Amino acid sequence: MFNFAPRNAKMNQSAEEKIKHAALRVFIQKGSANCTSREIAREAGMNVALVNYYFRSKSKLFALIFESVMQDFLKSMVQVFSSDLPIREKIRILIEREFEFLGQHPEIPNFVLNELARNPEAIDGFIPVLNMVNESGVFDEARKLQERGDMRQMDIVQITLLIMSNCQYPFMAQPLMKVIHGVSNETYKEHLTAHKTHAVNMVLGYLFPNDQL
Amino acid sequence: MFNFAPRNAKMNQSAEEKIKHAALRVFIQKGSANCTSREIAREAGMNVALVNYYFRSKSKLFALIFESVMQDFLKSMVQVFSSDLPIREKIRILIEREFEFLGQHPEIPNFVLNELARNPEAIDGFIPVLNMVNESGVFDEARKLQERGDMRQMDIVQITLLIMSNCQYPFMAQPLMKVIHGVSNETYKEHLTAHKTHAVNMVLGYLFPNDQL
DNA sequence: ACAAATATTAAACACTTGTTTAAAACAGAT
DNA sequence: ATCTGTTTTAAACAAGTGTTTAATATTTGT
Repeated sequence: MFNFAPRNAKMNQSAEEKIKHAALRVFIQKGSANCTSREIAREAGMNVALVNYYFRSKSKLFALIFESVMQDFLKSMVQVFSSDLPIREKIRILIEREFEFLGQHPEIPNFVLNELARNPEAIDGFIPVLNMVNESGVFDEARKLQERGDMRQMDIVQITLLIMSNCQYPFMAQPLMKVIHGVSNETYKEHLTAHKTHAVNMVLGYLFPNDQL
Repeated sequence: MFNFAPRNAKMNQSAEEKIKHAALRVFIQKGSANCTSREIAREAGMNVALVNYYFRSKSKLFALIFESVMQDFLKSMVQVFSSDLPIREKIRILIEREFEFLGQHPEIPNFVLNELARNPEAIDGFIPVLNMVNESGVFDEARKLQERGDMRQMDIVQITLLIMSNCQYPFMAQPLMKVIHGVSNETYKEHLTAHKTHAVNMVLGYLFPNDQL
């Protein structure tokens, strides 16, 4: 996950790699605008000038990082739907993988949605990933299933929304929920694993209303 | 909505008011960290120094704005649950109001969740609103209903998540969905109104599995 | 070992940041 | 008109911003 390939391979980790990893951490935690080049350099244990030596500018570095995050963000969705499992299994596995991924990277949905909403340039570093999704045929297949009457009739956009809402929001809302309900980190994590089951059952139950319980 | 009371009432709108409204717009659009005092002043058509003359500091101004946004953000939830409608109606009306509110303020969920995740000080300006929620007895009542076996047994935290996920995420994800599915602003708005019905039916169907269709 | 290429550094650049200051414009009361 | 307190402004402040430069260290090929 987030495994940048080394270009000038040294024994351990090249400076370029260190900066990329530091940038990933800092950008995700603070956002593209609310962090400094010096902060990234410090996190990587290097000089500020090196950041621009390897990546030309802060915005170029950000575009690089953002694209790789988007890759991971959408990868599992594409992978699962490109498989040849029956549709119900696809959705179940998709949701379960999403919960697993977000359990390890809970800040990513907020990072992505926030950048897309507030930093229009972020969309540039996003176009390549866009093709990945389209070329996967994910949506075409869902449409086919609907034509066979196998699934509740609703627009693909809204099916996407249904799934992603119930996967991503619980992780995005963690700080809000913790303070509203006054729960600790640990108990919220337990709520999240329990919520996975609810998400699967509710979404499947709604998309396939004719299934027996 | 977001109606700041004037303190030194002039004929039109006092400078203090103008700054508050400008700050509201700028903070919500850019976030607390990614905007400048001068930007707020310019948006209000006033001098930079006036911002600090009335509000002491940028962070004090932000705390003020953030608290008022949180008020509106949670108000409808508290209002609906404080009423004496049957539980199903409460949830239905809550979701519908939420969609209506977010239709007019679609940037607010992203604003709130992002600040809570990245700006720890934001929580300070949040505590008063917290009491509002607790004192409303919202959660106590939900628990009572569950004890009567009226509702699917699941933790209040997860019921909250279920409802808020399906209301807020569709608005937060608008930029992502637009670029993934290549739809325009107008068609996405249509998707949102259609999604309201799905959210109501899905959530009610899952929380009350014994209801007839 | 030496020279060329690459990597790294400290320092500087011009610019923006939040905040303060001191002076000016304005209001209302006498 | 004069005084009084309030509101508004332009200018300045130190600190921090992204980026560049020119010098130094390190690696690489011979």
